[in-house]
Amino acid sequence: MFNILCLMLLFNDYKDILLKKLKNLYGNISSNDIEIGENYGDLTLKIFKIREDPEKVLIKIRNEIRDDFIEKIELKNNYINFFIKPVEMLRTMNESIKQFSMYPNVFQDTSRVLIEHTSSNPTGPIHVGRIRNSIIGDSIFRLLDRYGYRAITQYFVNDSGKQVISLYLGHMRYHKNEKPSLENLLDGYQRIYRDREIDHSIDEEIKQLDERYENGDKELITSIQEVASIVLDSIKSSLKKIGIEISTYVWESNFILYGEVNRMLDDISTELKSEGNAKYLAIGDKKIFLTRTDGTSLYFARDIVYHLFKAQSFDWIIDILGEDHKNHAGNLDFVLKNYFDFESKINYVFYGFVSLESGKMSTRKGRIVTLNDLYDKTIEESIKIIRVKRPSYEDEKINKISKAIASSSIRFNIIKVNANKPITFKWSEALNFEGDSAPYIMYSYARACSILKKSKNYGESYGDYNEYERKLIKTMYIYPYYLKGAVDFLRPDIMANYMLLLSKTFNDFYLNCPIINDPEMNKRIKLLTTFKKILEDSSNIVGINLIDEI
RNA sequence: GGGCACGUGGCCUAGCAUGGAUAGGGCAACAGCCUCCUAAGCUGUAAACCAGGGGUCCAAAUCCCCUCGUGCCCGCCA
Repeated sequence: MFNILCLMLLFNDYKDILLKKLKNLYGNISSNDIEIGENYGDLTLKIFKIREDPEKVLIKIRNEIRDDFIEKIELKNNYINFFIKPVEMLRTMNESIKQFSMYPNVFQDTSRVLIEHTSSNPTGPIHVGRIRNSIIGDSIFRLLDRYGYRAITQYFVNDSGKQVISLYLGHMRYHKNEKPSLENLLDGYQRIYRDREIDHSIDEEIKQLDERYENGDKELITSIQEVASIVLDSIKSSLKKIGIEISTYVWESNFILYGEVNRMLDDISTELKSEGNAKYLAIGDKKIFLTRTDGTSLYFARDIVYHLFKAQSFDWIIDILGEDHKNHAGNLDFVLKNYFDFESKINYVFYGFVSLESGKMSTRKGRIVTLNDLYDKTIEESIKIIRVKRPSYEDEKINKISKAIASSSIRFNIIKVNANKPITFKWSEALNFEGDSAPYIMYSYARACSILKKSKNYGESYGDYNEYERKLIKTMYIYPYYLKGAVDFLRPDIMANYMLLLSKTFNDFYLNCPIINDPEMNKRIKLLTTFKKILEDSSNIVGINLIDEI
């Protein structure tokens, strides 16, 4: 197995440069003592730890640290504030963009990371609860990809177990003579659940099919894969609307078909305990069952095999899971590390449930909002708004914009909230395109594009910067710190919040600094092009589709 | 009962890892700003005992303990 390189972002990291110098002066200074300042200075050193008269500390630092990039150093309330020359920050960004066409630049690591997400049972359409998984997973994929990892995504297709068997049986019982379609499959599936309440032979039939399945009945497995594929295809096409395409699909049945589950059980046979014919692992006073009395395998066993399979090709494995899987994941993690040669790094990203105002989502009670519903309504709402705000736009343009808004807006509303938090889905919030929203960011971008379009004969230059320009430069410069934070904690919401900050700062600049036909035009155009680049870069990570006009 | 999360103005949310400068945004409300680069924008007003209590500390939304509320898990389901 490879060791995972600790990736670094490549740019002129003034915080790091300063930290190294300060460490030479005061040994007990650590990275935590320097903050990215907001209102007081660009970088801030807390000097509570330094047991010296603050005035003396200031003098010492002023004497020792005389780098070109530093504009001034001030003392205020036990903080030493460092001001960086805006032109230096701007140069840092632009040199990187010029050379590598991105800021910051990255290493391309050779280690491979697999992000497993969505993995919904292919027994129904994907709804707004499940898309939190997909959106978080896809954003983490984009984030790591941008950071320089070789990342791919994977969907674990659960085509074994009682749910999909019910899907298959529903078709055989109620729609046998029809070609399987999404509609008749869902109908059959729901009827199975309804009818088994009164007809207990259904349970017996499911049990028999499960045994045939586990014994590797190839014909049955193929038939079930066929019906599952139809539902899976509908999930795929829904996800595609919001820009999510999963790189690889792994079918659970393959592990049964090729005997992987049994092989794994043999490998740890000496560790297994029995209760009747059922096999389990004893961990403390917990019993983790791997097989049933009838010999069929349980999810836990198949999940072990799946993770061993992932570890064969990937150095880092990331699972996106609902919070209801916390215990399962904890047990799985323990078992993989204590009973197997499992050397890959593994992370579990959990997210809180999405509920509706009417309560918990329930497929069987019909209390769900599907992704397709949400997408259609968002399109509809955005078209309505565009017709009012942009009466001159033609249909083709309106369609293009509304699609970009729908996809971006759905993703952004989910991703901007910390994954730990439970979410209550509200139409009024989903269809609001103002404030902390994707359209707000898209709008800022369109404003920048519009100016660039109208100023064909511009040059780009450096100069002196007023407070709005300085704020914008600084906010752009600190992009790598947010990027790193988002990666270190696998938290795409950090990126989302950065983008709102960046857009807000841009709008402030836009309102206060005229560009076209202004004496300062060339200097400001440079800010504009830099802003455009960074917004594009970050938008790609959270899945916002930027367009020139909105 | 045990475990894991979450609780910040009327509503949503950032900050909590690494304690430190007036708790930052947004929605809704109210008052303003388009002969000037896209008003999906901007400015201003009002609104928060950071769930409650205790503790540690020069300093607590942040760390520790207890309590309350909500959700999730505690299956030979997935």
